[in-house]
Amino acid sequence: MKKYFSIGETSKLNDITPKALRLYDKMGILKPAHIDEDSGYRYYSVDQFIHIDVIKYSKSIGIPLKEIKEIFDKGDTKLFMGFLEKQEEIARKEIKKLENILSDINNLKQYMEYSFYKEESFEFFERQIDKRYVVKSVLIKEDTYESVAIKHKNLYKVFEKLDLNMDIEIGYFLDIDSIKKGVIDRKAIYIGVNNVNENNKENVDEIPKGRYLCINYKEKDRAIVKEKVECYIDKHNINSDVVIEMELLNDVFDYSNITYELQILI
Amino acid sequence: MKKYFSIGETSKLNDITPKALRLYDKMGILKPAHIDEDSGYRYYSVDQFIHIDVIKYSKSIGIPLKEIKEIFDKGDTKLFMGFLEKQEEIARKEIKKLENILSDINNLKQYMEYSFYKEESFEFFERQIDKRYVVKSVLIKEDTYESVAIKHKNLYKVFEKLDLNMDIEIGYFLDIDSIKKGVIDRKAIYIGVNNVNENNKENVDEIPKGRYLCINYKEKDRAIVKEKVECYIDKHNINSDVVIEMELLNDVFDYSNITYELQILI
DNA sequence: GACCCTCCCCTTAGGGGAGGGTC
DNA sequence: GACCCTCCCCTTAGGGGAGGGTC
Repeated sequence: MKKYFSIGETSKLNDITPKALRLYDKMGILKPAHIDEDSGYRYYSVDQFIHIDVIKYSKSIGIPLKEIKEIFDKGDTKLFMGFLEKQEEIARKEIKKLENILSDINNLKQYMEYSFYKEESFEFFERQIDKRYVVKSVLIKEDTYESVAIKHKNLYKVFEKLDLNMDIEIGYFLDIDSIKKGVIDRKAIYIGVNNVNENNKENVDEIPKGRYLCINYKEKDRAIVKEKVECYIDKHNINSDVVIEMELLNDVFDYSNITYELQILI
Repeated sequence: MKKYFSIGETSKLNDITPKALRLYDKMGILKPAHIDEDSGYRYYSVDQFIHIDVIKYSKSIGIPLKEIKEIFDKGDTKLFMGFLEKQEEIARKEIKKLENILSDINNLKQYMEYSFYKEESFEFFERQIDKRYVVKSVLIKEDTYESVAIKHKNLYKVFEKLDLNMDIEIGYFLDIDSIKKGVIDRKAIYIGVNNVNENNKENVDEIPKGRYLCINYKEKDRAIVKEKVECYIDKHNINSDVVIEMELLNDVFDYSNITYELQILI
């Protein structure tokens, strides 16, 4: 039985490509036991197979090649265990991140499905809504489309600064008196907050839970809706401190096509 | 209030780098609303901010830019939901993979800790061991160091073919009669199996559970141990069908330094 | 003076060749 | 004829410049 294995034999026995073996050679992770001086052919010994195992195992748990090189430079099994623990920590964090992604996607899907469902409705309906926590930015009459966008974007920085988690909901606080006068006046823009606790509570506003009278519409129908709402609250003598205009997510590619949901606490 | 925002303003408002915005332009994901013909300066409009949000969100859940481009080419929010579901699936698989990594690392760490602990011991001790499932390859007298390594490596292919999961344990079946005669004869090499079920059971061997008489040693001490064991089993009149020589993982960088554990079922 | 532009090089872990020797 | 060698180009999502115009 021969002592050396060519790169092809080695690759087949160890289930690894010759390309990979050449790279490990070049990087100094695993030099062949013997190189033919004339042909440059690489030859590996059986003793090196366990090293290939260590490399493959290290890769499989996500250790980058540079660190694998360090591991081999040290060649100490106890130090290797330190790398294992480090990698454990990385994997654990990665799992947490992915679990957050999953829950984000689920929230978004639900929000979108509701948005699709409500896209074409044009009638009043009632809806029970839980207490919502939000961060808001006050709007003034002089605000333009652009300046509102800037205030909106600057709200994100508040989230960062206060270590708050955003939720998907974005909307506006309205003034019912202004609706009675036939305009829809936005008093403030808000973004929902996910993680309210004792420490950050003071910077966060609340939208109370309760039954809300709602109606959905798009920008182009705003005028009609305005009248409809004006008429309705007059007829039913509705007065409310809490009037919200919430953005739905029926179209994330065309902002002018998005649907709003007017919510009046009753 | 101006209508357009320079790349720097846009990047600050949307918390993204100019480099990234230029790349999205180049890739056709997000062309600036206006480009100055003379200077080549990029200018973005407020309406594009929601697109930046979509891009950032898509990235945060792991969608590659090429697919983000597809999403924008289609520009359909309902189709976008399909991408979300795909990404959900990917994240779920990734979590499973990482959980397997965590459990692999834990097993390896335990095995290594046991190996370090036993490295220097040189006395007989008893140990209760659970039933083990293994895949084995018979060895013959003519086998050399190299040919055993090949049989060992070929066992991995059996795992692949039979859809078995390896566990860390590797060892040899010995013959107690040969020990009595003063040699340590390896009858077969085995690798532990993790996932035995009704379908793959027939290709798998068992090492029975029970109390085992054990002793640890390194290759260089094999001769002394051989005598010690020979003596011991003679004196205590031990006879056993099951004699295992298990490899420990005290040194994965120097195969000649690894510790073995001899296990005799009593 | 701060901002923006277009190159150009760099990063991971190899894969897919091409062109030419070697077992 | 199958195997092996050394280039060389390519992939992700930009970051870090350099050198030179622009607000």
